[in-house]
Amino acid sequence: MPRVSAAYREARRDEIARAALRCLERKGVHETSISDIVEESGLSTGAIYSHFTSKAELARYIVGRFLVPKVDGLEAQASHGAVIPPRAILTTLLRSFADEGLPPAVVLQFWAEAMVDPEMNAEMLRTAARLRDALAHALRPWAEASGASDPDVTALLTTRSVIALAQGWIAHSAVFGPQDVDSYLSAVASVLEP
Amino acid sequence: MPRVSAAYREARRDEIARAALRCLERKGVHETSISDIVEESGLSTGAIYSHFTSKAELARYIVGRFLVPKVDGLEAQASHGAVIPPRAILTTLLRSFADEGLPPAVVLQFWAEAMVDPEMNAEMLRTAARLRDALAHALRPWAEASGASDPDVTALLTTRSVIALAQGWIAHSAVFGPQDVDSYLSAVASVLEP
DNA sequence: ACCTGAACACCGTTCAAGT
DNA sequence: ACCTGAACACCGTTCAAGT
Repeated sequence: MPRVSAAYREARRDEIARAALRCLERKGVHETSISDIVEESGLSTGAIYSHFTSKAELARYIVGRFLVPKVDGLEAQASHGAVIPPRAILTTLLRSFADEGLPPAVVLQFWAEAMVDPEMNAEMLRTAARLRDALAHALRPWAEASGASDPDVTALLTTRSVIALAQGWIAHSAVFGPQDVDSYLSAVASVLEP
Repeated sequence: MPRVSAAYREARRDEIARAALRCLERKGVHETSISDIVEESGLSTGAIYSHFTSKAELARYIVGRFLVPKVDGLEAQASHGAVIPPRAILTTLLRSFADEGLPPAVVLQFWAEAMVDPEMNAEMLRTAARLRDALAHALRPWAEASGASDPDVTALLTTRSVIALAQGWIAHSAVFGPQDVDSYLSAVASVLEP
């Protein structure tokens, strides 16, 4: 039986997660020790372990909570039937990611974590599925307008490429420094001309 | 003064690196402990530390040695003046990567490492520079044939996008499983149409 | 010079004891 | 129930001693 409300518990988890995230941005995922998070959060080791079963679960919580930036604006436009082509969707996604998402360097480390930790992998795929659904919804009017025989399928298939290109932008930004969204996309588009 | 030849030393380093790589493919970068490598290589802890100053230096050696697949065929064709457009270069790069490069999951973990370890970052950029030069050389005839005012600059700028798209393919393959090169590229190209 | 393996400092996690 | 902090098992690295 909880002595404190579920809301209090969630707030506490968030507090710990935000302290951890500040450490991750400074030091990276596996350079950040529990004692760093203890120091940054002002709590004790045991306190953190009473809210998360492991460092890995804390990392998964951060992914689920902070990886995907809000794409609400996009979904709202789409709900009003606005036709937004894939490239515009991708541009909006990358811009909002640059503003509110996790820093590319941190995302890269979580992807790497997912290569090794099956539960992180599952969390990553869950998060990707959420993003994919949001994008598919936003692409639906465009798929219909372009006369696809099954607009839902077309929208869904297109999201896979949108996500792949977003991953390319994240990896490239992380390794080679911040990339301007527009010039990145046009440079990449010109390479793919047949 | 070395008691053994430089060639012996290099062979020993390679032997250790290959044993380490087998561990990395099985268990991931930071799940692989020195004692795993000790076991896999049949040597002792001290033996490994007499050839590499740290686990991090061993990882950097693996990157420098095994990350970039041979692109010799490409360079040979280009030397004979063959005009190969960017997309064909990218296709060849990804194919040879799928055949001989490090597994995408391992590459992702090295990128992540580079976010945290400045020396790994430097090794990564050195490796990227080598790849970029090879690609620029292969793109040179195409840049000239397409009437660029400065073919060298055009070729070099184009390589950045080729590398970015290759990174996208690697990240997407690592997170979502193996991706067929051709269908990946055409899906991604159709998204970027204006 | 190359190698051995015990010893050391530090990390993630646990757990008896407090409130 | 939530929290404390000492204790534990394990990791990367070092180093005295062997060949």
